Amino acid sequence: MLDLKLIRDNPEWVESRLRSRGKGHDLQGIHALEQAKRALQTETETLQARRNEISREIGRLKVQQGDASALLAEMQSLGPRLKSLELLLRAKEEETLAAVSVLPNLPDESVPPGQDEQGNVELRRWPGTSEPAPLAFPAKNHWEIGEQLGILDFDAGARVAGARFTVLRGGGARLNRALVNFMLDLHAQHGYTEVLPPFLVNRDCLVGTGQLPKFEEDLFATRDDPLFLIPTAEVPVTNLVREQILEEASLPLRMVAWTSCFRREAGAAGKDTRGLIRQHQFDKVELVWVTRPEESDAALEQLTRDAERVLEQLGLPYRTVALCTGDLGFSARKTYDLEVWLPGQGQYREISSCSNTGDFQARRMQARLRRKETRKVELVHTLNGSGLAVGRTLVAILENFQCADGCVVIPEVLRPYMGGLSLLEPEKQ
RNA sequence: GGAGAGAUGACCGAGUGGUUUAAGGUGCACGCCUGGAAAGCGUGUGUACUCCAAAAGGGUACCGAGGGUUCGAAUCCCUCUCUCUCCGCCA
Repeated sequence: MLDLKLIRDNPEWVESRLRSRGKGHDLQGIHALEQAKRALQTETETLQARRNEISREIGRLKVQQGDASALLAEMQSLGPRLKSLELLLRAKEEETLAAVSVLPNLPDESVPPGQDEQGNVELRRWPGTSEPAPLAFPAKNHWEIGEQLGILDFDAGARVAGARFTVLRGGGARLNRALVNFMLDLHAQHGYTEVLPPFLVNRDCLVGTGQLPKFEEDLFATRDDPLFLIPTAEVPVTNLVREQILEEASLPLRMVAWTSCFRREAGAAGKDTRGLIRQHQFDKVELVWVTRPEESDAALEQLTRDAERVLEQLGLPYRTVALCTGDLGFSARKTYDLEVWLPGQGQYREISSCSNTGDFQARRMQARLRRKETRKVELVHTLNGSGLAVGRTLVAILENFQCADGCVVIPEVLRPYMGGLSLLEPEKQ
């Protein structure tokens, strides 16, 4: 959520930053709402002060056996007036909050301007600066490889749950688990604390991180309880600090969590319909930082490096892209995407998205820190990034390390997690 | 799922309708005392919003959440959430 005071004091600047995302926003309306709210608040609080004064006085008179009838009479008229004012005030507050909570975060000044993904800026590539050399044979798509190996069963997924669900079998299931364990161990080595959060969350959490109220159609909801399946571990893990006041000395918090993620992909009809790229359910290892405001910029660089390192250890070619203003997610102030090279598709595909949300989520969550020196309270900054999306990593391994005979070489670092296995081979029927 | 007990400030804990603008204690901060420390004594000690040009200083709300009763609610009534204990069921 944006700071109402910032909108009040610097409306032109806020408006121009919002416009850089590609869409105008009605700050006039919010300003009017907020002003009306404050007028109501002043009036209400004046009456409340009077009410409290009268009540105190009546109490005093009662004790002294005095006559309180005049005060009681005043209360007769004041009471109903106050009640209706309080209702109006609350309605206006809710209206203001509703209007502000659908505004996206302001892009950081360092974010490249642009309309859509065309405007994104490539920052670096690994291992070299050129596109990876093509394989010595025609590269297959991961779904072909996976089906031939007998490790990806799309039909079974559809039978059990529907389109965009897949069953992993044998070495595929094990590879998925190996990736999760490898990533968790790597990040733990780099100082992250492992967290296993709930996979279902309440509405407040989703409002806190920004998925609600705007993007409810992207979420799976439960029927009999007010709970949603998490679209990312970012939601439960970031919300660990909701309504908390953290001691400055305890920051930064750095957490890593494996979860399955559940997305309805409502707006993605027709996109990536084959294969594992876009599923309703997938595993992801997520990195979350909670920092002091002045250190979040540096934290984003570090977090992104921590994600890049996973790809490097696996030997997967990738590039790092700075999202432009028009391509930023709702809560993000600045985002780096990591895109892995997929030979089967002949293109880079997103495998990680690392964002600094500044105080945007913190304000929604009321997550704060207490300064050591001044004992003052202020909002923390929150960051999150995939480290990495496990399903897409599995795709990248199949496509990058495929052999002409249909086998797939398992990256060295994963072999300890695969019982020493170094090669996935087609099932002998 | 059933029965019972709870939820009060950083923490413990008093408070069953009006001098409670939340007692008292612990902790923390500062000061006094001391050669230094401890003890002792004193002072202070939440969050959010808002008023004021700003500062100083006010005001309002918040005793798990939401409703209700009342001139007035931490306190009485209703609903819900969570915690604990016992029982049942269960990975």
